[in-house]
Amino acid sequence: MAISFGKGCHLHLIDGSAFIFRAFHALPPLTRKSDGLPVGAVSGFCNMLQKYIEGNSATHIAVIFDKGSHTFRNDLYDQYKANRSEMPEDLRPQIPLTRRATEAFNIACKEIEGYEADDIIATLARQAREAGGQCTIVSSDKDLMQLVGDGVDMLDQMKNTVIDREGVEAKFGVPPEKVVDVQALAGDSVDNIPGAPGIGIKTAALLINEFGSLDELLERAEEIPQPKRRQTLIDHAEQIRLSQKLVTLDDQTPLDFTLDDLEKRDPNPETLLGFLQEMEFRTIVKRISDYLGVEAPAMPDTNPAGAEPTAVEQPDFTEATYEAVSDMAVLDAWIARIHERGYVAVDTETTSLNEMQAELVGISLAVEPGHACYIPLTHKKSEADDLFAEEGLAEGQLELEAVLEKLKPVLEDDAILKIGQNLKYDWKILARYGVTVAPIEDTLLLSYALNAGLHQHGMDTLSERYLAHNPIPIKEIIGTGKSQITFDRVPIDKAVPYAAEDADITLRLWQVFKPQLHPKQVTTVYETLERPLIPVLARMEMAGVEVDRAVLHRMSSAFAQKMAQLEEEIHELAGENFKVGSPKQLGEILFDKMNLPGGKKGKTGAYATGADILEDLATEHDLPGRVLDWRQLSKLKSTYTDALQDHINPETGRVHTSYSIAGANTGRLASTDPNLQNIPVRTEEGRRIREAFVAPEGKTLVSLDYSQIELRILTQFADVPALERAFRDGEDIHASTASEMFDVPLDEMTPEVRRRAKAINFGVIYGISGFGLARNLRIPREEAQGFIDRYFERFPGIKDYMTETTDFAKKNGYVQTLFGRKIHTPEINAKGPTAGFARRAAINAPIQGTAADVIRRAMIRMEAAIADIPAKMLLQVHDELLFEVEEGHEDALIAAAREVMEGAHKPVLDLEVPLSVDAGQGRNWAEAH
DNA sequence: GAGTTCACG
DNA sequence: GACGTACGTGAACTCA
Repeated sequence: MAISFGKGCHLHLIDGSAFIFRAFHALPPLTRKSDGLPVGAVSGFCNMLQKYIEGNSATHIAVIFDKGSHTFRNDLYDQYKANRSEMPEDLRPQIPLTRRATEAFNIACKEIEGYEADDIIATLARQAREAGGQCTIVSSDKDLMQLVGDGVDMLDQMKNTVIDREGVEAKFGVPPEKVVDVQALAGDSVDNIPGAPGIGIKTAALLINEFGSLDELLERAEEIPQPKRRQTLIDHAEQIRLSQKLVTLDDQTPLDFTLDDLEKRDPNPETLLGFLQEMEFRTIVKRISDYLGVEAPAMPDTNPAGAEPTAVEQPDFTEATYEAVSDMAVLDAWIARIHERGYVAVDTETTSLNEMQAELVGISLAVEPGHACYIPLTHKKSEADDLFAEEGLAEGQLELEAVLEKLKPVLEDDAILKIGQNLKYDWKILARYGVTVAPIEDTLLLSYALNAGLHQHGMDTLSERYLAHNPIPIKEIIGTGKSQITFDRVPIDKAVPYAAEDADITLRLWQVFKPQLHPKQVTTVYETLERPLIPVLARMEMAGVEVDRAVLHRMSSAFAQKMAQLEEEIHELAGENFKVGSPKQLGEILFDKMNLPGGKKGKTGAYATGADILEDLATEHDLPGRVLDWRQLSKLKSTYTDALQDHINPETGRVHTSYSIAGANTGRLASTDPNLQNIPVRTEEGRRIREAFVAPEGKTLVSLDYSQIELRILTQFADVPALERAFRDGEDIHASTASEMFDVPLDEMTPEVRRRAKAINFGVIYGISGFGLARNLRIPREEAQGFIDRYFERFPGIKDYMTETTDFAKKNGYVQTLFGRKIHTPEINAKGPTAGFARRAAINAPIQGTAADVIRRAMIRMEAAIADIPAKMLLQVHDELLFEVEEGHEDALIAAAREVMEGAHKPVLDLEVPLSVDAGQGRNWAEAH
C-alpha cells in the first residue's frame, strides 16, 4: 500500500559514489574467485544494503550517484575539482556493478545529468523536511554537513556513528547553518575550493562565531585586529564569495521523481540472489536466503582440484550451537572430536587482563564453525544463591584439576593445532597452570602478517570485517566502570554464549586467513617472524625484571620535594597561583597575562606550550625554564618512580611487561603495562631511574644493542657506496656523512657540522622534509632544503630509494621489508596533508620494519643459542636486548648473544654492511647500557 | 574520551 | 608565522 511521504516517514539517502570510494579504500582487495574480478567495494556496498532488507527505521530509501563531470560549479570556477586524481584501476569496473546491486536490491537508484549527488541529496532532504518527515543521509562527507538539523541527520555507515547538530559543531565549530561560511573561508584542497589563504577551519570558525556570518565578516573586515588576517580577507573577498557559492549545495535541483517514488520495496528474491550469486558473495547469499526463507542457490565450483583452497563456507552465527560442558563424558566427546579434526580453537576466560595475576575461570573450544563449547571451571555462586558468595563455587562445573588433566595432553599434542586470537595471553595463563600449549596458530598474527597497516587486528574488528558479525561486547557481560565485575562473577548461562562465541569466531577467522597466507606471499613472514615469537615473548614476560622499590621510593620523595619548591617559584614568577600541570592555564599566563611572544595553535585553539616553545621562551623570562624543570620531574615521578612501584608483582617481586606483537604496523613490538621501552636515558636525572632495574644477588644484567641498525639497513636498501665503506671501516658514521657532504676532512670535523649531518641522517630515515629538518635544527627552511639537496647529490642512491619506495607503494598499496613483511599504505594516493604523512611513513616502514625483523629473528634463535648458559632474556627495546645472567658467565653470554644478533639476517640475507652489536654489563640497567 | 605533553628507539 | 610535516610507540594528565 502506498503511503504519501509525510510525518512518520523516514527517508534514507545513500551517497553512492562516496560510499564505494570509501569501501574500496577501507576493505581488503577482494576479488571474485572464479575470475579475479575486483569486487571488494561492491561487497561492502551489498553488505550495507543488506541491512535495509533486514529492516531498519527507513520507510523510503534511495541511492544517489553523481552523473556527468560538468556541473554548474565548473561554470562558476573552472578549477573546481581540477586536482582530482584518476579513479583507481580496480575501482572503475565496480561502479556499474554497484548500480546493478542497487537495482537488484530493488532500491531506487537516482542520478541526474549535470548534477552532483550532493545537490540531489540536498533537494530531497529539504523536501522530506518540508513534508514533515525525517531524513538520514548515509555519508560522512563534510560537504553534506550543512544539511543537518530539523529532522535531518547523517549516518557514517562504516563507523556506525550518527552525525547530528552536535557532531557538526564538533567538526566545524559552528552550527550546520554556518558550515558553508566556514567552508568558504577555509577552502578545501580535495575539491580545490580556494577559500582564504592561510585560514583553516579553526580560524574560520573563530571568525564566523565572532562576526555572526560571512557577509558580516567581509563587510566589517577592517575590524579584524590581526593585520595579516585582515589584509587576507580584504584582498580575497571575491575569491571567498566564490568559494561560498561553490560549497553551498543547491536544494532546488529539478527532479524527475518524487519522494513517494522512493518508498521502500521488497526485493525480488530471484533477481537479488541471482545478482549476488553472480558476484559469488557466499556469505551474503546465505544470509539473505535465510532471511527471505528461500533455498540458497548453488554456487559455481570455484575450487577446482589442485587450486589453492580459498574461503570456506561457514554457517550463519544465528544457527550456532554453543553448549556448556558440565559432564566429563561430554568433555571426552569434545576431545574425541578434536583428535578427529586435528585442530581446535581455544580461548580462556579469566579474572583479569593481567596474565601474571589472572586466574582461570573457564575454557572454550571450537572445532567447526558454529559449534563451540564453554567449560566453566571456577565461576562463583551468585549472591542471590548464597549470602556467603565469596566462598562457594557455582553449581554445574567440572573440577579445574580434572579438566586440565584431560586437556593438557590435547593442548600439548604435537598432532593438534591450537588456534587462538592473541594466543600469547592464553599461553601464559595455561603455562601458569602447568600446560605448555603447542603447536599454535594465532588469528591476530595471521591478520597482522596479511593486513598490517589496513586495520587493527582485535577480534571485534576482524569479526566485523571478515565475518560480518558483531560479537557480544564484553561490557554486556561484565559491565563497565565501577560496577564492573570479574568474569568469575558472571552467571554461567550468561558466560556460555559469550565465551563459546569467541572460540567460534577464532576458528572462523582462521579458516578465512590461513588460506590467504600463500597467495599473499606472507607464509614465511608469519611462520618465521610472528608465530615463533609467542612462546619467546611469553617466557620473557613471565620472567620479568627485578626492580628495587626502595630506590624508586627515595627518588619519588626527592622529586616531590623539588617539585613543590619549583611550584612555589613558578607561582611567584607568575604573580598568581595556578595549576602548573595545566597547559591551558600555563598558556594563558604566558601569552595573555605576560604577553610573551607566541601564539594560539592546535586543533582546539589552545596555546601550544610544548618543550620546544618553552625553550625558545626561556630567553625572555625565567618562568618557562622553571616549568620545564617541573615538567621533567613530574613526568619522571608520575610515569616512572611512582607507577613502576605499583607494577611490582607481589608474588614475584618483579615487574612484568606485556609485549604487543601486532601493536606497531612496522613490525616493531610495543610494550605495555608498564611500558618498559621508554625508561628514561637521555638526561642524567632520568637515567638514574635505570639504577632501580637491578640484577638479583649473584647475577648480572647484560645489555646488547645494535649500533646504527636503521642507518645500516638504509645503506643496504639505497646502495650508497660511501656509506657502505664508512660502516665497513668502522668509522663514525655521522662524521663521515658530514665530511662527505661539507667537504671537511674527518680530522677537522667540528661537533656542530657533525650534529647537522646526524640530524640529516635521522631525517632521511624518517622521510625527510625541508620543514622537518629546519624545525629540528632550528635553521631557516631554505637552508635545510639546501642541506637535503646536497645530501641527495652526494648520495643519489638515497633519493632513488625514496622515489622507488613511494612509487612501489602507490602501485601496490604496500611496502616491504627485506624479509618480506608487508606494511600496507592505504593513504598513499590521498590528497592534501595526508599524502605527506603517508609518503614519509612508506619511506620509513621498510627501514624500521627490517630492523624489527632482524631483532625478531635474533630473539627467536636466542633461546637455543644460550641454552647452556645460566641466563635469561628479559627485555627488548627495539634495538637492544637485556639479559640476566649468573655471575661468572657474562662473557660467555655476550659472545653467544652477539653472534646471534650480528648474524640474525643470515642465511636468507646477505648484507653489504655488517651488523654490529655493542655490549655492556653491570649491577643495574644504568651500568649495563 | 579527546587533546596535549613527553618518555623511548 | 603557520592548511600541516620529520618515523614508530604508550602513559599520565587536564578538561570538557
